[in-house]
Amino acid sequence: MSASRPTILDVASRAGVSKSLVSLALSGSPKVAPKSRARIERAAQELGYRPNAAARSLAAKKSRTLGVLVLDLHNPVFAEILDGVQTEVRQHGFTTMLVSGGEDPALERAEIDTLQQFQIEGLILISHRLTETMLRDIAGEIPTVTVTRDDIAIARMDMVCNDDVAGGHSAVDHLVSLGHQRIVCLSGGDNPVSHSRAQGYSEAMSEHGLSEFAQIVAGGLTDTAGYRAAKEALALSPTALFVANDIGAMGAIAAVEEAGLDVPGDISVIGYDGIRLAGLRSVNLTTVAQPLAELGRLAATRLLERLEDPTRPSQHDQVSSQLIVRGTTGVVPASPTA
Amino acid sequence: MSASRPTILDVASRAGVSKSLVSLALSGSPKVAPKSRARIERAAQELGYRPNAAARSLAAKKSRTLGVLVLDLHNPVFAEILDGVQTEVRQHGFTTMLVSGGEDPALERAEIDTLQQFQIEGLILISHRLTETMLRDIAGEIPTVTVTRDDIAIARMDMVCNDDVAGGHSAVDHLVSLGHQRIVCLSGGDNPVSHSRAQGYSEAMSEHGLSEFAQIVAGGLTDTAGYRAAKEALALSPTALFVANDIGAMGAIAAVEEAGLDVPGDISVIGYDGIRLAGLRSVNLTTVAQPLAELGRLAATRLLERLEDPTRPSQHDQVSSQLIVRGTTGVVPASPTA
DNA sequence: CCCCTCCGTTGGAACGTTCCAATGATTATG
DNA sequence: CATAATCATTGGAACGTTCCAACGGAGGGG
Repeated sequence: MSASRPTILDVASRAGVSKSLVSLALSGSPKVAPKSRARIERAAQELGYRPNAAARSLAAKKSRTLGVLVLDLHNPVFAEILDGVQTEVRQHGFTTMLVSGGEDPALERAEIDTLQQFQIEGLILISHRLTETMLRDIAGEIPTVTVTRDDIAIARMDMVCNDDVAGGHSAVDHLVSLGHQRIVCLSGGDNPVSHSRAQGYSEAMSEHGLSEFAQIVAGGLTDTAGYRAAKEALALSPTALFVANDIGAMGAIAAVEEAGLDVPGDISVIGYDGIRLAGLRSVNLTTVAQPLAELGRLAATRLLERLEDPTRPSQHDQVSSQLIVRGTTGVVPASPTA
Repeated sequence: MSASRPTILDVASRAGVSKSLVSLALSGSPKVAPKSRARIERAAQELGYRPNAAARSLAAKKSRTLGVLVLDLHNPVFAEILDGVQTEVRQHGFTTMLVSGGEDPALERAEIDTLQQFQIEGLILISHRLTETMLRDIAGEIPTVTVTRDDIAIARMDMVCNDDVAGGHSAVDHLVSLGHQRIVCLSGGDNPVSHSRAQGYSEAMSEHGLSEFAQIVAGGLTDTAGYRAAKEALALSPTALFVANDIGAMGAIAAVEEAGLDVPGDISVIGYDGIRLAGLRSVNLTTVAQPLAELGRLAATRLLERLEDPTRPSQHDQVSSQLIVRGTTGVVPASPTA
């Protein structure tokens, strides 16, 4: 039959001061006498007082909470970006509320709605699916920064991205340097990131005079999508596959091996993202690595800056990825497969 | 210069009714006249009204929000359990707040503190690291259910677990049926789940008369931990490794292959969890699969039930895992490695 | 010794909602 | 036709906090 949670008034009466002073002391105001502060802190401690975030955010009109939307918790790439976000956000005394969307824009919109009900002060969208209209609505209501999406520019909304076009280039460059020509791109589907990566691929292919071999197979960002796309791509008898993300690449490798072909003996596979998992020796995937934690950290920084000055002009940060050569790419086989 | 978010009063005046009636209508009370309800809904719609969760939870003294703590977002096993939690929770009109802990109990405690400030009504702890004292404190304050941890029984706290001892058994049974004797267990470190799995291993080994070969190498639940433990285990010249979780098993395979040995030609590896990733053909891991989504769904159900009746006796659900034979286990090689 | 300043402290209003007791309007009952 | 019962609606209190204007007391300057 424990009484309900102690409030600031309980602390006040126990410390023999007013609720206002407790509020002041607990928020670290400098104008509280050291003696009172000590008494208040002790009282709070003894009672196991924990502030009520709801009341606080109601009264202060600010929640000190940021919302984060990620595409898909199953893909470790988001966990790694989140690490960066969390670290930065915590240092500034903010909390984070995490939701995950999925393929459906409407569902993502609903998730953000929930976030907004909690009076989040800002929003980080990591690889979202929202339509432009939705995005405009949201960015109009609340400071927003998008991560890995730079196709929609909106005033007062910041973007932090990896240079995916350049990343696509470097994947192709690497494969070409190994003698590959029949390089097929398994795209990540109809989203900005995948478009940029595919665009980098196309550009690089024509720069290398390989336009005639340039082929893009529509896929997705999941393991099974990579698997299916690879199955389809095999009909084109490629010597190398550039897959839009690491998890998809793992699926693609499965498809290749299942067809009785060796990676990289018969077909080289290169992924994109640079998730830790790809570095595991049993996976050992060659990949275009984004600085994932840095991406997250930067997004958080920009958002916090915008909270300070909501009207400042949009910032567009671009980080660059780095090729990591591991075991799934090798020199082109003597004669083409098939 | 947009005015601040519309409140229930704005909706009320636009619909020409009192705030109370708006509140009633929006919460779906049956005693609102259909005509008023329509007017109110239209007004809310037009204004883009979104309830303020802070105010709501303050007034109603309930937040309709559950807290979820997971060990490590990098491990996809948690994403899969979360799927189950989310589905169930949503159906009951609750929202979920997610935080991730880590190796440090104190940090986990702090995360839960944050959760509590948001007035969560219940707590789901998935594979936590809290000490018994902390856990008791928490469970005393708030309805709690633990997932994959059943070593600490606390009144009014529910537990949902997989039968990990049985799971350990079935892993060993499978390996023994393939002729293995020198089976080494790479434990997941000092936590209840790993203990149970190791216990199942030990029991099964002695049941099969293989006690003399039973060896447990201390590891952890991450890929690198599995990698390191496997390196160490190789000195024991095993023919098979039972690894405490799938991600760890992937690390272990890497170590084995790096040592120039073949999986399963020289050494068989079996994991535990049944994450989707393990099913990928390029991974193709034999594993003891837990019904992950079901675990999450059950946890949510039990928690919601307890919210209805906080004093009901503790429930302890146990689901059972299922062996999935894939490509990383095979018959024991003719002569032992070494 | 008085007044001013400054510091530490205080009570009250406000935040946006829910809930309750009370109201007025309408319909049913005797 | 009066009264009871039902129905839809309402105003006000409450939730736990922050913020502001105002307060009293201590100390310093004139």
